[in-house]
Amino acid sequence: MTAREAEIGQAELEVLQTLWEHGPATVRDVMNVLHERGRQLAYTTVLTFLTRLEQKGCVTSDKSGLAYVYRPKVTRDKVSRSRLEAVLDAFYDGSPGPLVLQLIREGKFTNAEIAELQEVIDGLDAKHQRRTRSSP
Amino acid sequence: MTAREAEIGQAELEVLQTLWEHGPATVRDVMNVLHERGRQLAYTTVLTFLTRLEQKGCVTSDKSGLAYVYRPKVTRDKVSRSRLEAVLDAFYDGSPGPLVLQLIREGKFTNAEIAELQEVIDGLDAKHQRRTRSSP
DNA sequence: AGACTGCTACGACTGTTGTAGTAGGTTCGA
DNA sequence: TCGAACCTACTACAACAGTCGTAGCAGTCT
Repeated sequence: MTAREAEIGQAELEVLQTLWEHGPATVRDVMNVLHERGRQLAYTTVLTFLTRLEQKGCVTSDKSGLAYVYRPKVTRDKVSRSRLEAVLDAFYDGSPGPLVLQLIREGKFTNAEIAELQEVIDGLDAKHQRRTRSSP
Repeated sequence: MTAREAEIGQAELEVLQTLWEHGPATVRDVMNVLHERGRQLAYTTVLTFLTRLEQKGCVTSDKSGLAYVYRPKVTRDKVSRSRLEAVLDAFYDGSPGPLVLQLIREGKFTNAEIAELQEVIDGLDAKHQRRTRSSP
């Protein structure tokens, strides 16, 4: 595939997250954000992660001013999807049904979310076929 | 830290999975199962994984007969939960709502699952409080 | 020009994961 | 009783992840 999916490490991911959240940034920018979050990392450590992420095809860099500016090349969505799929494959037989059911049964949903769920499911239901109206 | 929750690796997980699926087993048992699945690993490799899993507190062993019998000490549920939570924390702000919505929107659910979803959600709804509906 | 300051390249070290070989003990069948 | 078969303990090693330090270059301030 296009991007080297050679596993983004935990710490590397944190760096990538700050790019997703704050847009293009220099090494120092990223470091500052991490520091604000209480994540103390040396400048060179952040640099290493960004370099490695670039090697893996997850970010690009361009030198417009004094320092290189890094920007994400893979979307957060893409990565979250593949992470989720890994869990799904390993523990839920690859299908989201049981997972969703489990999550819902455990509660922890706000009323707003429940309402939205109902809405979305009703939509699905209608699209698939009418359950309530009998005609198998 | 006390309990070394030091991350179960991918390959280690495969071994743990066979214990969850097939119950207590010796090194050879596990190896055979893996071989049947097309996963060729040396006997000693499997042994290494089981030993490491034991060090991490994920399995226990007891020598009843000729060889040690290993059995899982952590439940599949526990591990799947913590894996899922990691994804949730990293990508969905720790709350399952958006994840579930996304999964549902993407479809890939059978009619049976949809029906079950509706049921479960109706239950939730009732338990929480009456939003729009007024009587069951 | 000299002293600073900030940036990148490169290397280094530690711990973990994936994978396996070897050495030496135990058991069982002939 | 002897050897084949099997078992565990220990060691090894490459790749990768996490973490920095140092050295050298480029622009800036005075």
